[in-house]
Amino acid sequence: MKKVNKSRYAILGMLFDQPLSGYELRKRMLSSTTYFWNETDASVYPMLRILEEEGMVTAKTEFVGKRARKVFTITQAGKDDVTAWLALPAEQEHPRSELLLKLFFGAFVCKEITIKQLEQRLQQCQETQKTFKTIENEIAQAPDTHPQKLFWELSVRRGTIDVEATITWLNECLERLKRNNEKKIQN
Amino acid sequence: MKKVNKSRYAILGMLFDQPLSGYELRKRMLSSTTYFWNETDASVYPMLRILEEEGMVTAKTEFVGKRARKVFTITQAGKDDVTAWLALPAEQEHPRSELLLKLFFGAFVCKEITIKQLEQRLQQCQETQKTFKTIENEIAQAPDTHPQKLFWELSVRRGTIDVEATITWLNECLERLKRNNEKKIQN
DNA sequence: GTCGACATGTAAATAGTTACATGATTCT
DNA sequence: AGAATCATGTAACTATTTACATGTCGAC
Repeated sequence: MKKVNKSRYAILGMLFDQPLSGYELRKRMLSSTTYFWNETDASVYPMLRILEEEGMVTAKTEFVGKRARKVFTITQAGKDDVTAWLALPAEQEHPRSELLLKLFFGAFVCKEITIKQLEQRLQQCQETQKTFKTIENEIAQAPDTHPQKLFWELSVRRGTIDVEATITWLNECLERLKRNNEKKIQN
Repeated sequence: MKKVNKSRYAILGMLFDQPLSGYELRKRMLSSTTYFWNETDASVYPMLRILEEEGMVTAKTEFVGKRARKVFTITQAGKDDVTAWLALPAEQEHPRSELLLKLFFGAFVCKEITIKQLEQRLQQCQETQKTFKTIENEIAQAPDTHPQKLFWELSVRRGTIDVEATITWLNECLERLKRNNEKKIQN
């Protein structure tokens, strides 16, 4: 079974309720969906061109002085395309986790190494937690009538819950590792 | 900055304490690390060959009747290679989540569609939860002296905690969506 | 005048997946 | 006899990332 290219839907979704340039689109993703979806320059610009050729978006070049920006507007065909995809059941993903793999092989190195890995991640998580709080506050400022507000809230909520669970787990790991006195496997 | 190929370390790690054939190696991954790490045939066999050429593993063909299996044993260089990698700080990952993206765009479709997505995921999570319980029981049977036992426990624990947090979040989402009566954005 | 943000793209490489291809052995 | 599992691999494709390349505009 062929995999569908999901970048197209991420882009069409961002354009659904407002026309954007490639640059703006990336900036928005960076400030809203980064934690669960991201595109790079090298994926956004070529995909916008493809979508234009397919008639999913229309392009219009605007000028601010000499600086040109190509603003993309979604078409009805484009809207139909995303909404059809939104109804398709989301694939269950098992993304690779480098940290888990390293922990899984923890018996092959001295435990200080693994402890350090976990402590570093703990710190990162605490940072992320702050970020999510900031984002939550920003969303709270949007008027309750904004049709997307609820969905933004639920999306960040996922991040908050996830990071909390991760912190719980990390602390449990650290406690058990520090308690444990086993030697590492000979190498 | 060039990204390192992590498949090699996953494979070297699996070979660390016992020689395995490519087939066995994949089977082990499938039954132990699937939820956070997986390799396919098309990545395992070529990588084993590369590792052999690099002197990280040695190969020996064994026969069971006419059926040949190539068993790979890790070398000292191979062990040094993995252990060095294990000490490198694990990259923070923001894996793409199709479900999150679909939820984020939830305002563009009628809410029944999003509710269905979440309910499907809830069911999958409940299945996964059972699987983790089974795995936990299996690990519990290993002798406490087994040097890897603690790390196996901590790894599944991550899965358990994660799936519980996800279920909490999904229920919260479903409750709020069902309560909410907003109309979707015109399309 | 130079730094950072605005703005758009291409080229090359790498990683990862799917489909293909083959054949042996064991179990029912 | 046929299915499932054992066993190893390649070819083709698709996706994704990194690095490159270029130029504008506003603020300090």
